[in-house]
Amino acid sequence: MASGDAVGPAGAVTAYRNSESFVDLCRGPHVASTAKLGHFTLTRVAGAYWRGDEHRQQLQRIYGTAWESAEALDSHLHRLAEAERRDHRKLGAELDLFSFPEEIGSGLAVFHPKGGLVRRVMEEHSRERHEQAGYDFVSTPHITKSQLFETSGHLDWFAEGMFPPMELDGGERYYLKPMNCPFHILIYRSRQRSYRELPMRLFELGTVYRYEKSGVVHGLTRVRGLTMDDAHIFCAREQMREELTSLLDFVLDMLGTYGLDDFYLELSTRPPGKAVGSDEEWQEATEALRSVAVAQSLELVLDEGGGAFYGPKISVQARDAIGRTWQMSTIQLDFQLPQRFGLEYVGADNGRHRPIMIHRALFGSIERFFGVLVEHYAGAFPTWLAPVQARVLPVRDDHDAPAAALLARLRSAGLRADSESASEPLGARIRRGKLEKVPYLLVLGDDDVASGTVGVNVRASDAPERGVAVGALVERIVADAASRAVAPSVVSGGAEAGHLGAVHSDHHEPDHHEPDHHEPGGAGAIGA
RNA sequence: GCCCGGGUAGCUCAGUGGUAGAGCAGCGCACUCGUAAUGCGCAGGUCAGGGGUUCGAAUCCCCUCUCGGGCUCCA
Repeated sequence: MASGDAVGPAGAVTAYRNSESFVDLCRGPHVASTAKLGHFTLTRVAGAYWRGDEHRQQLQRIYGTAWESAEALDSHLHRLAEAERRDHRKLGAELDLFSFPEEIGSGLAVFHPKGGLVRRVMEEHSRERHEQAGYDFVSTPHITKSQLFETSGHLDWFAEGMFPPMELDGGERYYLKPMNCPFHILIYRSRQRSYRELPMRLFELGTVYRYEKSGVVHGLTRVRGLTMDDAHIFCAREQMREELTSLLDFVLDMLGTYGLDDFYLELSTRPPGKAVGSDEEWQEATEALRSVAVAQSLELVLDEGGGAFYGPKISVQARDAIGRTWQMSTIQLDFQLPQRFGLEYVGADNGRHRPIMIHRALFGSIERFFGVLVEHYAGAFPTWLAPVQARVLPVRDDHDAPAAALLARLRSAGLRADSESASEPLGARIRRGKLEKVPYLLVLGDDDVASGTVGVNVRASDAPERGVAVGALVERIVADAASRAVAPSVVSGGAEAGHLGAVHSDHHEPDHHEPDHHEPGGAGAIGA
């Protein structure tokens, strides 16, 4: 921004008037005239609520972006184009991963075989990790009588996020579940519990349905039917901090497996007027979360009033390969639901005590996490997640038999492989494989049949390797998959190995300049 | 939910009142090829759905669904 021409300092709120009838406050900086903007372009128009309140009138807001030089503007536009190229909705269709059939309804995704495969690998990995971390696996139904959500308070506090009930013969109302917690609570309460059983960690890949307002559904990141990698930890108050600490480590380690390792934490506090429980309880819970978060020595941002109706939460925000942040995991501390459901355990003192609950989801929802991964990887899944890990391409039809043998060998090594016969020129098949982002394309011709080798074209490279021994190759791909490396390793020539490629983050969002009127509290990140 | 803009073949898009088009993908045939597009042919559409205006509607009007950009809300 051409700072010399700015009327007010950035960050300070200033008042300005455009005419008799219009006065506004803005965080600025401002310029005296759009003529002083220099290098700018308009990007979009959209409605915005007056003072950010959905009950007020809307204004037409015009968005644009202005930069100090043509080069800076250009590189900004380039980043926008890069984000568009990674859009998971576009890649989801191109790579045949998932779709949203209109016949089913808005915000309800179906996963196609390739997307389903990736999802299954993610889920299996998640189950494995949870099993190691001492979780017990449970399973619960998708609908329930209304009474359960009356007891939990959901119908008082969360009703607008729920699908309307269905009414059965006797007038009994059943609801689709928007959350799994009350079900897990009933499992806890199914018999008397001892302090020896705590912490009790109940895990479920639980599918829930939320009635999202029609304007907010967005690809996989905001849907109406979602599966959470959800768990509820029941523990004694004394165990709370230790449990939260190990939980946070678990979360960050898990996200790291997916190549997400740049985080900050957000602490969401009591929502005014929309919460149950006493101030003291909220204070204690919030303080517990804060101290655990601070101990992680990660950046901590305050989200005033952003908690759930039953308790405060920490959410883990991760920055992806091009520097955008996404809300991933949430950890919520809850003193309320154990009270509402009258949960107890018998302590070492033979007395009855009330456990506390931790609600937590690591992926958040599988759907959202999947969508974020598609964008993070730009569709190029690491070998361990790739729907097709290796593809065999015989040069001519008479290489079909050795190609079939190679395919069988890859599969018996536990790899997901396929082959494509020579009905098209090799170049065309290589191209298709690259577009499908298959990590290893294996070419088999005369030389290879003669010497038991294969030509290897690694996704990240444009310099193919020739004459690679089959045994070594199989081992290499197996090792790559087992390591869960973010990108397949390239042995020689071509691009560098082991990272995502040319894109890295040097940019954070708030780079819109708004020639139009707006005011603080409207758009953008207000955070501490 | 609100403001604005869209919905034409599986995908990307042309077609502004007068007989629905292209490229890619798909299918068939030929080609047998060493690392990012082989050639020829065929098939494919209630122009999102419904109503209206008109001699005549993909095209103009209304309603509904749905998608996108934002707002408000959220995993």
